[in-house]
Order: sequence, then structure tokens, then C-alpha cells
Amino acid sequence: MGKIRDIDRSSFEPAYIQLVNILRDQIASGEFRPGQRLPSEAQLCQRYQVSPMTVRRAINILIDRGLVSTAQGRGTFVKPIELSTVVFGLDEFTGIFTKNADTKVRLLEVRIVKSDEEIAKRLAIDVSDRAILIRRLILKENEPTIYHKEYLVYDPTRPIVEGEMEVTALYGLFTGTGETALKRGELAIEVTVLDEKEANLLKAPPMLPAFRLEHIFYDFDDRPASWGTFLCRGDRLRFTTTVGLSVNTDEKDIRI
Amino acid sequence: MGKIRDIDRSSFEPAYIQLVNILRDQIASGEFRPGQRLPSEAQLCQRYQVSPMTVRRAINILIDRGLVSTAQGRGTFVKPIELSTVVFGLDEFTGIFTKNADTKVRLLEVRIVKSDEEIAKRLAIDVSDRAILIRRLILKENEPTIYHKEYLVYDPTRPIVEGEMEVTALYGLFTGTGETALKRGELAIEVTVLDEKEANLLKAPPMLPAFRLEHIFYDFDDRPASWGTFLCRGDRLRFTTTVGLSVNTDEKDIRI
DNA sequence: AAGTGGTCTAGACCACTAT
DNA sequence: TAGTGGTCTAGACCACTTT
Repeated sequence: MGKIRDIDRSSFEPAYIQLVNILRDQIASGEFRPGQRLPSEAQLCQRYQVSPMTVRRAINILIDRGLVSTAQGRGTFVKPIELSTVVFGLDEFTGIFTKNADTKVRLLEVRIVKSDEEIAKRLAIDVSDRAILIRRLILKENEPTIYHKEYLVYDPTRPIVEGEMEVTALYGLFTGTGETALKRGELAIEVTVLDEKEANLLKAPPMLPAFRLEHIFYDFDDRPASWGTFLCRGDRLRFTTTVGLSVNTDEKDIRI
Repeated sequence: MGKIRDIDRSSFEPAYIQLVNILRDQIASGEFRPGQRLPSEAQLCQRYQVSPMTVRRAINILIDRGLVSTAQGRGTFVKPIELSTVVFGLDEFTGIFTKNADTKVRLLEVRIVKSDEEIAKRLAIDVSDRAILIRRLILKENEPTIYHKEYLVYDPTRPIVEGEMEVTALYGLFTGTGETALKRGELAIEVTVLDEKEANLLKAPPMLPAFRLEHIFYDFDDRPASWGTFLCRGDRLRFTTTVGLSVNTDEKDIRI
């Protein structure tokens, strides 16, 4: 059935990548079924005329991708698909910012506020300490799609304030080109329905279901720097992913 | 500031893991800031008395984790955090099945139905071909939490039917121990609100926002075998994740 | 004892970038 | 030209599992 492939030493593709793709194809074609053992690493060295380190590297990549698992002294085994390994990216969400240039960020409000109890708690400051409130509307093809509300710690000595004030500051976060003052973030996704005010801003019917993406970002001193939420119309967003051997990779093979 | 660590050759932890943790800590502490260059691989070999392959392996892990990026001929650089790299696991969702043993699956209905247009389309069969409808209610601590509705291709020659009919068949999918006849799956997450019937089943108020997790699973011949949706009360589910250097890993270090 | 995965070495050679 | 990352070798030694 599947024609036997060798590793092409003249290819621009590294040997370990070629080996990953060969093994992946053998799993995808059903030649190696879930639960079955792969040839031992020594056998793969022999068969494909590569060194143990090269085989090992290929196997490690297959482990990373959840296709196989190894057991010392026993062998390498094909894994059945498993829902608990599934991950969803924010591609569909961040794509709104980056894909087309047809995305506009409209600054609705920038204001200094006295923090209430919740703001103080999230930003680890004292109640009635000052914070900066920023409200933005993100438009996709001139249609309001995401409403963003964010509180920033007000501290002139901390550089993040300057950067975040700009309307385009969001862009860096999404593309990884901008903000370097943030060390880490915590994110959560919930479902909600739009209240009247939110629906108004998003030109949507009230009670429309929506995604709520909450975020807290911390600086390198582990102090909260920003707390806020993105509110995204549920009818304009849908997160998708695959588990197991996605059919797309059959053509393109994996990238380095 | 940060005390200088060496690699402990007597440790049970491999050298490359120790090196990953050392570099990770240096990034987390701000010793290496986003945009800055790390010491060259040759320097790291010298400094930590390990071979180039070991350094390379550590760097590759840091790349995987999104902490650094490399540029041939230029060096290795600390990456700023980036929202487009964020991934959400289904841990909070699958945890309902696996965490406690206090989860029950109640089979509401198993019935053979003639497929309508939508079912036929999803399962790649002809309209009015037979399909198996399974409806389940998943209870967490005796509270109905998830409603699952699934259509299976009806084909006695295909083994999946047998396996899926069992009430506990879901368990394997979540833990990766069970079904070996499935090659891949496509998943999507949407928001919705419960209609009256769904609310009734979940003992929830109608119009409650909810997550809708749709799935199609394919067999090794790339034919759809199952199409269905999980409906999960929005007030009982919240997906969380982190970006950048999560504070938890500081204590535990990374696993192998 | 034999076979398996897991780590590690001390180099080699290549491609690319900066100077 | 010198420095950087990237791949690869041909072994070695170890820990573990199976027979």
C-alpha cells in the first residue's frame, strides 16, 4: 500500500523532520494502529540510516504532538486520540486584530478613576487609589465586534502606562512585537449575555450570547499592571481545533 | 541578586532540564529581558560544562514554550508575551469527567433514526440513511451539568458502534485509554443560550448562557463516525490559562 | 541476558549574519 | 572573517522491562 520512503539526504528538509513525517504518515494510514508498538529506535536507525540522536529527536516530536508515547524498556506506542490533550488557540480571536487591515480600534474613553473594591483587589492596590480606565471598541469591516474595558494601575513611574495609552497598544500584545514590560498574564473565557448598554455599543440585540475574555497582566515584579475584559459577540466568533491527525498536515507536512 | 546555579550532575534531573529551568528563572527574574540576547550556545556550553547538543535541546524546549526565539547567525532572544500564542486546554471541561469519581453519566436515549439533511451532511451519508442517536446527561455531584447529543453512523460492520453504545464509552475518549478506531476529530466551541427543553434537562433557567462544544470524529478511512454536541451550563464552566511565565512553575520546575 | 528507551559527549560540517 | 544557530554522527553509559 504505502510506498516505502527513504530519507533524502539532498533535501533541504532535515532528516529528523523527514522521519517525523514518514512515521506520522504510517500512523495516519493505519499501518501503525493505536496501541501498537513502533519499531525500536535501533531498528529505525538501521532502516533509515540515521544516528540514534536523530531518531530520538523525531520520536520526541511525535510525543510532543501527542501521537505516540514511550515507556522505558518497553517501546514506543501509538496513542489513541484523547480529548484531554485538546487545546484551543485564540487564532479566531486575535485574527480579528491581525488578519486583515480592515480592523479599527475606536477609543471610547480614557479616564482616571478611583478604584472600587473589585478594581483594587484585581490590581492589588488600595481602594480609592487611582486607576486608568480605558474603553475601546474594535470594529471589523466597520461592524463593532469586540468591546474592551481595561483598568491600568496609575503609576507615572511605571512605563506600561505610557505604552498602553495609545490606541494601537493592543496590537503589540497580539503580535508579540510590542510590550516588553509584561512578564505574564492570566486569562479566562466565560459565556455571558449582553446587557442593554453593551448591546448598544456592539449594535447587537440585548441578551445576545457572548464570549467574555478576562485578562490580568503582571509586570516583572509580579505586580498586576492591567485588568480587563474583552466582550465579543457570540455570533461572530467560534473557536475551532482538531485532535489526532489533522487532514491538513497530510499535504503540507510539518514545518520546522 | 539571583544566585548562580550550576548543573548538578548527581541529580536525578537531566542536565538539559536543569538548564531549561536555570534559563527560565533568569528570564523570569528579569535578568534577561524581552528583546535581549541570551548568551551564545558556545558560551552556555562553557559556562555550564555541557555539550552543544545538550544546550541545543534546552533552547529548543524554551522555543517550544514560547519564551525565546532564535535567528540563525544572530542569536537567541527573549520573546515578549504574545496573545496569539495563547492556548486553552479543555482541562476544566474534561475534568468534569475524570477529576472526582463523583461524575455520573445518565443515558437518556438510544434510538435509531432516519437522518435528516443536516445529519446526513455531517456524517457524509445519504438522507434517510439510518443513524444512531444517543443522548446523555452528565451529572457532577448529582447536579446535571452537561447535556450530550450525538449521532453515530449506523453500520454493523464498523466496530465503533459497539463501543460507543456503552454508557461509559465517553470515558475512554477523555482519558485516551479507550477508543482506537478513531483517527482524528474536529472540535468547535460556540456560545449559545439554553432553550426551554435544554434548560429543563439541566435544571437551569431558560436563556442561561452556555458553552456549545461541537465534535466530529473520523475513522481511519477518513469517514465521519460521530457528530454531536456537548452543552454545558455557562455558570459551571470557565476556561483558564496563562501566558508567559506562569507563577506556578517557579516552585515545581518543569516536568520531563 | 537481551532488548528497550533516555541521556550525553566531543566533535564535525553547514548556513547565515555581522563587521 | 569571526561568530551565531542548526544538523548530524557514532558511539558511550544508564535505567528499565521482558524473557
